Amino acid sequence: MPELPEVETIVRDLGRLVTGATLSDVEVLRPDLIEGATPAEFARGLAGARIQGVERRAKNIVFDLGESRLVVNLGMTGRLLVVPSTEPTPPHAGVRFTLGDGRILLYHDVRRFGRLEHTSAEAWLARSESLGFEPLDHGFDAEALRALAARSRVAIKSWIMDQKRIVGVGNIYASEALHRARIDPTRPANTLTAAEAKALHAAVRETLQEAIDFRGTTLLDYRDAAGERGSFAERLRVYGRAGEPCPRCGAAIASIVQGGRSTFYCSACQR
DNA sequence: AACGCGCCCTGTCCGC
DNA sequence: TGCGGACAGGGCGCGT
Repeated sequence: MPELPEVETIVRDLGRLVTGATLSDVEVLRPDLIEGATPAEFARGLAGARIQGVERRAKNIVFDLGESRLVVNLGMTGRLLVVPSTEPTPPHAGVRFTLGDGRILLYHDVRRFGRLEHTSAEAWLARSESLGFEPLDHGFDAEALRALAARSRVAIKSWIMDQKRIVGVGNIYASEALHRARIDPTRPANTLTAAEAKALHAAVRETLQEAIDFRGTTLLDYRDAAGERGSFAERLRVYGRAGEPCPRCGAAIASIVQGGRSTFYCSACQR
């Protein structure tokens, strides 16, 4: 569910809400959510840790605990919510962190595709360095995108979603960015011209930044740390709009399936 | 090695 | 109204 803008929104919320807080108690309600340790080890290892900051890397939420990191990936339906201690634990609660002041940091996940992992700072750094480019960083430029794309025959839409090269773009923003860049999503990545790579680079960054400004896209499940919806959904130009007129040229928006995921695009003005 | 597919899981919606 | 099937923001592991 959450792509870069949604994760970034949650990370900024959490940075404000829980930096400086202590994890005084950790309760694992859904053991299959915990990666790399037993639930008991996970809970014991985190108890007493102090949150020094909250960061995002790719679609991961990373709690800086000093010597170690708590890394949370929300999968499709994961939420991280800060709630009062009086709030009843909802169905689908996965992990309950009690903070030093009594508030609860709740990991909630209907489908349980998400994962939580407690790992050392060094191990996390090594993992982080093995991930692809952060699309909003200065180190990611149009030439980097062009050079990477030139090495793959995969359809550009599936290619842009592959987290090994560029992180953070998922199924919604892949369709949106390709529409902005006027590129047909079925084009093999290695057929993009330098001008198209430049247009796609700009489109990815603009799309993600605007979505952050509107606190992400809520279609169904996504919520920020306060449980509120993002408001970017109404600004989507093609995603979920099959049959509606293209906002640029008026032709009907098409829906196709690529790699098992829905793609939305305008076959008239995306070439 | 790169690529495509199935699978993890629950809820919702649509057609019959 | 009920039921089966398709589909949903992600990511991993498998076989080719």
